[in-house]
Amino acid sequence: MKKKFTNLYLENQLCFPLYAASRLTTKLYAPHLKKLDITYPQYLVLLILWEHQTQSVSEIGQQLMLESNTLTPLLKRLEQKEIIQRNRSNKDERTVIISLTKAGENLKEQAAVIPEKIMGSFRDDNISDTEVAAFEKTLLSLVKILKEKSTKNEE
Amino acid sequence: MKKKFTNLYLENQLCFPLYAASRLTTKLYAPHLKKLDITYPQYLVLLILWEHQTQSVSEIGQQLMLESNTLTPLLKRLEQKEIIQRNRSNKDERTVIISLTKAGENLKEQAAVIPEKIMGSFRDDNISDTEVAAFEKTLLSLVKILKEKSTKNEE
DNA sequence: TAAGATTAAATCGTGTACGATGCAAATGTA
DNA sequence: TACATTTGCATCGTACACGATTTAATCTTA
Repeated sequence: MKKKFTNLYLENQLCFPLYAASRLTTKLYAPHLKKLDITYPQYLVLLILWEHQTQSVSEIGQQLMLESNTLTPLLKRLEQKEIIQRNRSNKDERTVIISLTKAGENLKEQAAVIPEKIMGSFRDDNISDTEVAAFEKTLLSLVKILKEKSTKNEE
Repeated sequence: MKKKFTNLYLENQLCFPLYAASRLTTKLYAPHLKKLDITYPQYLVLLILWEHQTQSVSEIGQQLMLESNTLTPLLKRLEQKEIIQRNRSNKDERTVIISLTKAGENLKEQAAVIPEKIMGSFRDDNISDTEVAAFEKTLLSLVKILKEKSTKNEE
């Protein structure tokens, strides 16, 4: 006899392991980020700026899938720490251009060791780089699917 | 010549796809949960209660990896909606026992269709159930690893 | 070119997360 | 049995997320 509500178990849904894995990963990064005095979402913003130097709020938003309601306060906090600058564009006064300060640039050197430290911690637990890479690959294809789904729903 | 900062790209880290996938999944569930007037973390708590009827705050916390600082306010909101009850244990006055109200029990019937709806939406996008199950499996093993890592760090 | 639509950020309100701390009940131990 | 320690929950402060709305600048188009 088939149980009626088996689907309603925590483990039997996609949502919970993602939720848990995301939070656990954030905690894995936290001690490293604390040394730079930044949070995890702030780190993600900086990853973009270290790669592109200058980006508008909405360009950052597209990459992180966040909107100004989340980004504006976050960016203001980074500005207060003097890690970034916020300037209105001359061409289009609506656009706010985010750029790194000298201090923000310098953080890149310190941050460069973080990915290696994370990978190293997996190696300590006998998880191979190959295995981690496989996780990454799986996750990226899942994100791709979910992203397509969500843009589809907006239409 | 090897680039020095390649590791610092958004896509080259485990963290971002997890963060993104988790948020996108929450959004996938949101319209269904809105009909029940509950949030995603509230839904996770209810999954536990539908399975176990009665649980202490800390028992719920163990399963969701959350502590009272997050759960207490969340549970109070569920109490206000008259979906759950909060009662001090007789045996141990420190413990707060969470139980479902009649309304909370009844929500289970409405929630039962959600997992099926989610799976169906993947099928609509030509993602097979097998594929989704594979994601789930990968994620569960990742969570297992991350969980072990985090408990290890606490010692 | 003036009125209406669109766009980019900002603002507001609600609900998590989470480190740190507080507090009372329960437990361990000399 | 006193008293220190531990445990279970609550509280506080900070920082996201995100739906909804607002504001100002830009674009469209009649």
